[in-house]
Amino acid sequence: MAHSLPGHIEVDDDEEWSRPFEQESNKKNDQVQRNHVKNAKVSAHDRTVIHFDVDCFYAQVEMLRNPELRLKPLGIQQKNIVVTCNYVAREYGVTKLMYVSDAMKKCPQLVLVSGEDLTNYRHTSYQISEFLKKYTPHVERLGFDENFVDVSELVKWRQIDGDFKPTFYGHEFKKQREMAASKCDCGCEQRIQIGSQIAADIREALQKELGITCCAGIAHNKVLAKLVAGTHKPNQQTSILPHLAQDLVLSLPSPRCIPGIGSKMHKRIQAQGISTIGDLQKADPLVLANEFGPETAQTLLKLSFGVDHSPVIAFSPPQTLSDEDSFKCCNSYQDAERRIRDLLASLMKRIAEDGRIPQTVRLSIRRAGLHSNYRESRQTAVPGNVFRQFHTSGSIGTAEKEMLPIVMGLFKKLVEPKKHFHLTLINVCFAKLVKQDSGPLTQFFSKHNLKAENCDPSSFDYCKIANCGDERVKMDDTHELKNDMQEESNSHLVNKAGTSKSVKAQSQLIDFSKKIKDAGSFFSVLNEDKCKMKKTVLADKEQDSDGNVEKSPILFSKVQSDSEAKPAVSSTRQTTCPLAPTTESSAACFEKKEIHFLKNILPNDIDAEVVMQLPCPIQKEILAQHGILMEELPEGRHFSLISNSVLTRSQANQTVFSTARKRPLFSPRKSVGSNVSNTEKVKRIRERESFSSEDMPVKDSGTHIMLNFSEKNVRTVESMVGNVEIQTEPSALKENLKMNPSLFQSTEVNVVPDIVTGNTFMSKSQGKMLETDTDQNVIHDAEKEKLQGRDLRPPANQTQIQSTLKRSETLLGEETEPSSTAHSHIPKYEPNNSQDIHTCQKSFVNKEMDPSQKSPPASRFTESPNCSKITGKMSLPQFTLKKLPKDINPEVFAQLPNDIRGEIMAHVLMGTPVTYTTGVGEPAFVSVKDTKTTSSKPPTVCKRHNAKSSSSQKSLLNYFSSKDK
DNA sequence: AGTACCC
DNA sequence: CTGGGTACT
Ligand SMILES: Nc1ncnc2c1ncn2[C@H]1C[C@H](O)[C@@H](COP(=O)(O)OP(=O)(O)OP(=O)(O)O)O1
Repeated sequence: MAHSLPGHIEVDDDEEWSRPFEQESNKKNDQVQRNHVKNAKVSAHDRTVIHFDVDCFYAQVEMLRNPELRLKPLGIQQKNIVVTCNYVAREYGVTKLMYVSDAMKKCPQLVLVSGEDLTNYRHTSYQISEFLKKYTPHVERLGFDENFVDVSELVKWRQIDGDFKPTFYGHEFKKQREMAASKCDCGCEQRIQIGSQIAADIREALQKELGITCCAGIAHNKVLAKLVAGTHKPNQQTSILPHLAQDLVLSLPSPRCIPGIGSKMHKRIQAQGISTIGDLQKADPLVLANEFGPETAQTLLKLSFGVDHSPVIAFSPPQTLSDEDSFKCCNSYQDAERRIRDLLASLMKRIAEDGRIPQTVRLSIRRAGLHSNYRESRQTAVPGNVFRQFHTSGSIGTAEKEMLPIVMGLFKKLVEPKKHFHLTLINVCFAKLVKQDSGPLTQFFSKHNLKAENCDPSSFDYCKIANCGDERVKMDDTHELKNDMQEESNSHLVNKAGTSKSVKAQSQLIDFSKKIKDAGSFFSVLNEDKCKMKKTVLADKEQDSDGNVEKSPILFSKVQSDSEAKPAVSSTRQTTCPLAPTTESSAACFEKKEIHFLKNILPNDIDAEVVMQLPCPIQKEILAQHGILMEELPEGRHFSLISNSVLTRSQANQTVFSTARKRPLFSPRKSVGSNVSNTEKVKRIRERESFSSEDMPVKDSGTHIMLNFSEKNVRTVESMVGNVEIQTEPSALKENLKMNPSLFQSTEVNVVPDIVTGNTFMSKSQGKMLETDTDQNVIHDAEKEKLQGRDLRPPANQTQIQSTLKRSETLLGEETEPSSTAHSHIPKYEPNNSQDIHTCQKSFVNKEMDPSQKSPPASRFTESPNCSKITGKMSLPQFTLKKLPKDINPEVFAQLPNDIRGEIMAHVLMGTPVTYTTGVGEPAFVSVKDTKTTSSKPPTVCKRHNAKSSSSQKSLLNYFSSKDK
């Protein structure tokens, strides 16, 4: 069914995508295998990924420890909140992250168990991950209770062995739309079916061996696996076929439901008039690129379609160990020291078990009254002698005593003990954890080696990072685009004429990718080298191996359980079978096949079983002599065929890909406007300004707080938000493009017409189309505005800080003004009227919980219409807003340096009045004024929300889809 | 060092 | 909210 889509991309014939493993169970037929290798094309659906999500994890751990709790409603308590609860409690309406008071109202019999100490949960969490690792090393942890497992190789094994049935185990995600896309016949259906059987086997074994129940989602990529896992809870599993990706994704109530789109990004896309995933899919890629940068834009779009090439990255020991404690109030040095001592003691025990030593300590604090995300930290190197004999001599106490003054030193950098302070959290973190035996020399050489590899593309082995099949045949960019395309095509094509709007939307995504890539900026020169390298390696393998290499996707690694490397052979015999009592474990099966494989390769006088137990470099050498290219992994314990190597965190961070990714396509902020970031400005201000200790609070007889600033400090505040400039031109985007041609310097696209026509195409809500396919002519209000050249920028951009030298009555009064126009808002700091979306992510299909009856705390399930008017910097927690005296403008308050705000709040909370005097000049007040009425500045383009706001696009790029190429 | 993101 | 983690800038 060769078809072409309106994105200039032709999709390959299905035959080329299929991989008929089932025809080739006879391993001895080398010729067939060679042909197979040559003809192998890997579809975009080649992987099989399972997402495991443990049911109410903490509660399960507690119920395992005390089975009597099973029948009772159980809540896990951390301070004031019930972080999670068992399903008995959920019957009563208790939910995750609920206040204890609310939970007790819902369920007076609720049994509460403290879950503040995570030790047991952490332990069980690693038990689970290690258990999964017995099946395959491709296990990625996400939090304590979730694991992604790439079972592609296990699937292939079952295909080779004919060990599967053509059915789904557990639930199969059903189409949600009348006009469903047609099934893909690349073979993914069988792979997902097998994946569902593997998931069922693993879940059964997990319950048997560890007593843990969980949910699983089976899909061809991580996002879909995760999303589909939540459709049936608890203790159930769901599979989704690639062609139903749209059905799944469009059934989500909000873009916030997509992992990777967090609260900040959600607000930003909301500010673009995007409120559903359908909206996001249809958003103009160029507008998104302008707003978020091309990489983030593309990631957003891909995720919105359920497209995700990010690999499963094998977990390794944690990079940091931290302990924290939160509390209502810590305001004395002695109290702080006591708390820090407790945290350190706990950390020392943990680091002792870990076996590594920290080279860095970090202390973080949270001051009262500031938003909950807010933290300040200081870190320092740990002197080498502190931990020198730590693990050998067991001198934990000594090291602990030495650590305390170091951390208290950090504390003094954060808090001046003599001044008022009010902390609500302290966190101590050990970082830069290194193995004890790795002295400076070892470290130097290991770093040196890594750097050398990074810098020399010719020495880089492309296949090293290609842990999954779908990477292998991507010989060029075009092919990759086809893969992207293919993934969506099935889900979009209602019929072959491809008349649906979603096809158009989809073609835009492709178009967008193509525009960027055509310009030669998407892939670096390194990537070209990488592609050549890959071809070479494949060619070599065809010549050098006898075909088994390519044909059998052997995971050629020693099996390990726990953290201890077991001899592979004995493990084969001793491992209890996690899959089925009557047969061997998959892991054991691997070893058998590996030995069998080795026997075929090696001459008779070499004992394969002995080779299995040799150190990795020796194995590598022996096999190299017999034409098998092996790859040694960093840990030095696994080795595997190049095509099946495990992607570890360190590898993922060192790949050519990530090098390419880290190099920005363009740096808009550098090319236009100020080079100084907001953060940097604040820093500079704090360094040079007069918020010195002499300016600190003086008790005053007044009954309320007054803020008296010198003129200088007024300017300070102004400069902190001063880069928010005013846009009064009709079309911000158009002007942006004119003024920032460098944004698109490499794309050679006439952007303005594209924007217009793009919007014209995308005029219908996806959701509406799904239900009725009528209403074709509806144009969203937001889109109308776009077409009319109306301003779509967040209203906050249009505010400007104005200083006055006398007390202004408008300090608080502005918000009464009816800000009816699209311009000139004063942000209102009202409590968010959280508006429930009538379903929530993990139970949007499941009916057990009735989301409409509860108001979860601000999360991906809630929307706050007012929030889009408030930038991240400016938002204050409700707590602060309530406590803040009336005559302090929250707007201004929000702009103050952290330590100043912290001190003010400390006084507010203690009820001590305070006046700030800066010595000279009249008291100055700062107010926020309507742009139109107060600003005489000429209109300029708003730069703050450009794609260049690089500081604000952090995580989307590193979550799903970041390392996807 | 701070700020995104995940649970 | 709590008590952890990750990554990027
Ligand atoms: N900010 C947070 N967001 C989400 N989870 C958090 C947060 N802070 C702590 N947690 C903990 C509490 C929960 O036990 C756990 C959430 O895991 P999650 O998979 O969402 O639910 P759960 O495993 O408790 O129940 P279930 O998956 O059955 O609904 O992580």
